[in-house]
Amino acid sequence: MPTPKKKARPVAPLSREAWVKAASNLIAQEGVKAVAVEPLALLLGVTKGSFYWHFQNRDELIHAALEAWEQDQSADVVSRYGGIADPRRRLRVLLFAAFEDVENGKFFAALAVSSEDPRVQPYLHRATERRLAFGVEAFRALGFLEAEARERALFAYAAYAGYFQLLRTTPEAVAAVTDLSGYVRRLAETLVPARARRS
Amino acid sequence: MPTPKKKARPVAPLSREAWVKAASNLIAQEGVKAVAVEPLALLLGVTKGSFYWHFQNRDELIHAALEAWEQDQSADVVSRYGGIADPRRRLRVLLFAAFEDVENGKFFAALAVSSEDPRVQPYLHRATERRLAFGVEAFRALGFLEAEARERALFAYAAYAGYFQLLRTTPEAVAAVTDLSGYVRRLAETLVPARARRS
DNA sequence: TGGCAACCATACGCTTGCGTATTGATACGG
DNA sequence: CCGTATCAATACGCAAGCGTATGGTTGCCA
Repeated sequence: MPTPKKKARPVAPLSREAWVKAASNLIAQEGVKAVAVEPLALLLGVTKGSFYWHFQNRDELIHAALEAWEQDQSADVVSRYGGIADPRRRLRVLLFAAFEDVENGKFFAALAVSSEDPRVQPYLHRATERRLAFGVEAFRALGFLEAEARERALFAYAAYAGYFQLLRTTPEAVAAVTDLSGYVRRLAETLVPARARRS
Repeated sequence: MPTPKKKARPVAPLSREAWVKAASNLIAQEGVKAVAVEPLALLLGVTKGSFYWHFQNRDELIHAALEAWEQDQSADVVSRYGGIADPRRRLRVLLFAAFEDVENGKFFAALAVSSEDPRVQPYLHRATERRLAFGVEAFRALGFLEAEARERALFAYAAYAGYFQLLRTTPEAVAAVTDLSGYVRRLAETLVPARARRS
């Protein structure tokens, strides 16, 4: 018997990141309101005492989780797809990549669930603005006027948001469509003309 | 001074329907979780005592509100658009009507927000199933095979759901697109071919 | 005018969750 | 070996909400 003490620590001491990660999972599954300190502590096998050592309060944890997501976002989108010169190809690659990143899509849908929460609104707004602006610019580069570029970008974004909303709320309905790539291909072909054109 | 009593009743006694309506509004704005008895009573100018006279408990109110919505749904969709014989026209009319019914769209988006709630899931599932089935059948009538009909129906439904989700979470982004009918027209033209075809 | 039914107020107990305070337990450097 | 920093348990006070119990007020009707 090495250390037959009264109550062994949960193996390893908990890091701040562990709390943030657990909170992110909870947000992705049940929204921000589900991030409650005591249940979360129970889930992690500790008590509130631990939490309030790592964080000032519940808000700090929530912001940390949202912040982490936003960091990923910016890193991905801007750097990865901004480099593709041809706007036609840039859009297609972005569309396919967006639908393939299921994790991110689900988290986004979860944020939409908590859109009333004043804490998430800034993050949601920034993400939407960034993504839409990215799309608008690409469509403008394809030769569309501002108005039509906006419309097409919104269309694409709505298709994206709607897909992951449905995947969240009624996965069975989505599962009936076996070929996701066909779905995305249709979206791309609708919005991105095969040849350049001017309006 | 007709009736200068101590404390006038809120003019008229509250009907059960008044509670349901207020609850529906709350759901549409802040989701099911926001339907709390005491705040709602405060809003209506009465106290809990009134509520628990009209309803067994909170669940009964929530179900009543969801039930009312489902009734409207079934009535509208099936009867109004089922009568149009030409599937091409049926689909186009349905699409335009769906996007124009902002109230219903907002309520649907609000239900998606509360999709984790076991109370709303059945209603959400039934609505989705009904609508998708309606779309699939119309596309099949246009000559598409089952698989492609499903894909197109899902596409249309996702565009619908996504649009109202964005309208809910980030209305500014949607407001930038002034011409909604262009959006819907594009959707219709993408999905509904001008002429019949076989696959 | 007495009584009953509809409608509502008040007061209470219970649970969940936040945040604080205080006190342990462990590890590690001097 | 001791002290300090790190991490966690326990106990407490507080607020919001649900649901119950009980009593009060109004209107109508016999």
